[in-house]
Amino acid sequence: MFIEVITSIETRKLDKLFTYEVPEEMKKNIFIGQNVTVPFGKGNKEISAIIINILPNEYKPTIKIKKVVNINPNKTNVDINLLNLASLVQKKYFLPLSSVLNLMTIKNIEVKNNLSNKNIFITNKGKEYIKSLRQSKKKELLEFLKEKVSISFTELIENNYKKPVIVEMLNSGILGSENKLIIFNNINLSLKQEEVFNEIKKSIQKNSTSVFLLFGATGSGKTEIYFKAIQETLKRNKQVIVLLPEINLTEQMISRFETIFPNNVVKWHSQITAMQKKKTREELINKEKNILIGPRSAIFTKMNNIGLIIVDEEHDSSYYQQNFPNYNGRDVAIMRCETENATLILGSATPSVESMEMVNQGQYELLRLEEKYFGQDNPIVSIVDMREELHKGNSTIISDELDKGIKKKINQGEQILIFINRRGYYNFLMCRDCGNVIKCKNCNIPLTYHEKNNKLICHYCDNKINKQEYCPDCGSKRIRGIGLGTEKAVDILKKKYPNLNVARLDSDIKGGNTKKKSIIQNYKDNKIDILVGTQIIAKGIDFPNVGLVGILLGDMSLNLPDYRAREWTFQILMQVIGRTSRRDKKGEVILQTYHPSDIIYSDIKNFDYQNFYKHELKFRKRHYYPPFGEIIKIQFQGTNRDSLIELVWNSYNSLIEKFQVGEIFQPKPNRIEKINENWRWQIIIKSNNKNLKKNEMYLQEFMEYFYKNNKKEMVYIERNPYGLM
DNA sequence: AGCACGCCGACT
DNA sequence: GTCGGCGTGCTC
Repeated sequence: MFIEVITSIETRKLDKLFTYEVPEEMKKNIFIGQNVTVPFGKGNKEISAIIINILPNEYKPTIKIKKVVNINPNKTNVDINLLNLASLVQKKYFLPLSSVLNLMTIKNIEVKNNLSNKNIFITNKGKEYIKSLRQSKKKELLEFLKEKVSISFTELIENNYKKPVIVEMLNSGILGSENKLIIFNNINLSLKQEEVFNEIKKSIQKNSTSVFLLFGATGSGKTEIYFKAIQETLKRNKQVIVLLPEINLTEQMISRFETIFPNNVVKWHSQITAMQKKKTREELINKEKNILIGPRSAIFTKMNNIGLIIVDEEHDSSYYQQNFPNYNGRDVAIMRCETENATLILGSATPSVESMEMVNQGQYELLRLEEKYFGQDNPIVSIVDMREELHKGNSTIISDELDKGIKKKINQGEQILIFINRRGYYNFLMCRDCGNVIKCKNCNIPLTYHEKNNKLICHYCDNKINKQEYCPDCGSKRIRGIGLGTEKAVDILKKKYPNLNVARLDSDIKGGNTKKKSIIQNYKDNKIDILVGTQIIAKGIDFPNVGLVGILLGDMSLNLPDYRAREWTFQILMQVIGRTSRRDKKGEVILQTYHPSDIIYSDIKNFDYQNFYKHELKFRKRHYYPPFGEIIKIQFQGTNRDSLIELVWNSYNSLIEKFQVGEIFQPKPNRIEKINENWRWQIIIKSNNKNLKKNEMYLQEFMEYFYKNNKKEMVYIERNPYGLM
């Protein structure tokens, strides 16, 4: 018996099938997807490999064949569905099959065997034991438990009983623990939620692949829909994968799921022992645990029988893996649903432009949860024209209106949140008088200022123009870069409001999570009047007493050199705005910008999502940006600069014959040309959807040709990468 | 990726 | 004379 395998070594040169012979005694355990150990290379080093084919009995080897050493029942196998998925992912992202298979087989899962899902009760032995105790905290705890049938561990901790004491008594048999009961009916849905859930339920019952875009603001009840959909899936004896953005994978989030589904949740993690990994994998495969929660990489986990996949905050950029092997977890989730006939829920308060277009095309079904942002409760958003401020003689970063707003809200006993989008670390030049930012005439992407040659450069097509002395729109000489960060803003605010407590929250805060948590707690406790922050303050955290949100540079991210710049700006500003206006009080937002006439601001002010998507899709369509086309980056790397450049240009010259005019841009060095002895150059391709299939084929051929003829240089292909540099 | 084979410089 | 530099080539 002969089989063909893919080794676990992630190299393009080895990304092909190798044939091995199966010893007689192993034959009965051979199937496609099995993980085996084989001798490899001159030293017959034992490596693991995945069986891809079983060769027909007639097969006669023509080359020397080695024998399989072992079958690895302890390592993850893949099944046919996963193998199909691997092949789809490999083709879509131009990856070696081995690296995709490794995503599926090498993983770290953590199961929480902690007490938080348990109920604690007092045993008969414990009841006897009480009598021997004098009055103490311990006795108090036991008396307390004697009154109840059982009580959840978490509640005990909340009542200030200490964990070590409880653990000790559990070990000595004075206390006992039991799993919390699975209560399937404790989720009450509103009428609207019920309506939405029924659509999803139908799909889960049909076992058919359907994709739902669940569109609902924070607090509109998406999570309850997730819970109900998970229950429905579990009832049908199927399993669930929940993908969360990295930032949302917090203990609180996990424990919300654990409370509803005790002892059924497995969390994806990065640091964990091999034993635990093995155990957890088995639990998923044997259906002892049926819900997997994790970041993008969790989408590749082998499960027994998937019925539902949930991608929360589907627009989030953390679903894209920026380093090799590049892939988008949201898009892989779609492929996985297809290979497993599962239902997919993409949830978001600000869906991606791509997903919205899929709804328009009838590929996804839109489910809309009302109503916070569509009714009367919207915060009042004022757009402040910073050019106007300058003309009035106020050259600071705080507009008069923001100043008044801060004073008013502080007097009313409310708190202020100041947001700065620091994603704008690129140098762009803006006219301070009219707000004009010079864009590339081909790509309609803001040009980036490069100081060393004093030029404005397009990061897509490499179009270069000289730095202008005067604004081409209004003739003003006040063209300059805008630089402002959280720290500077805090200094300015402290000086301006010496009596107020101003604090900062961003990813640069030293002291890690504890420090950040304490800042958040202090703000919640009203010990901080003004909190200045970046993205962190926009996502997830609930601040009940925020009366005013100030957005200092509402246009910073608008000028990033990326086709998604407008989408990001809209999403992040909508999220920040959502930090105010909680139920009883009407919140206020002051949004400062140099481009007040940009349509994006009226869409934000009016909460007009429809109009935003309409305009954005028009722009994307006109320039063949996703979802109407794709940006593909061919990344070259090598240790010798001259030979790399020669190779890049040779590659370009051979590719140029294949691509349509305007699709392939000239080679250029990366923004940081050299990293760790590696020189980096790139070629950008912009492909219309119509030509995409054909172009993918050319690129596939190019990859094969490249690796046949080059030993030292490397080439990677990325689809719609973030931040072209 | 790793490992062996192979053909040239300064060392016990 | 030999130890070892890393260039080149192969891995069922």
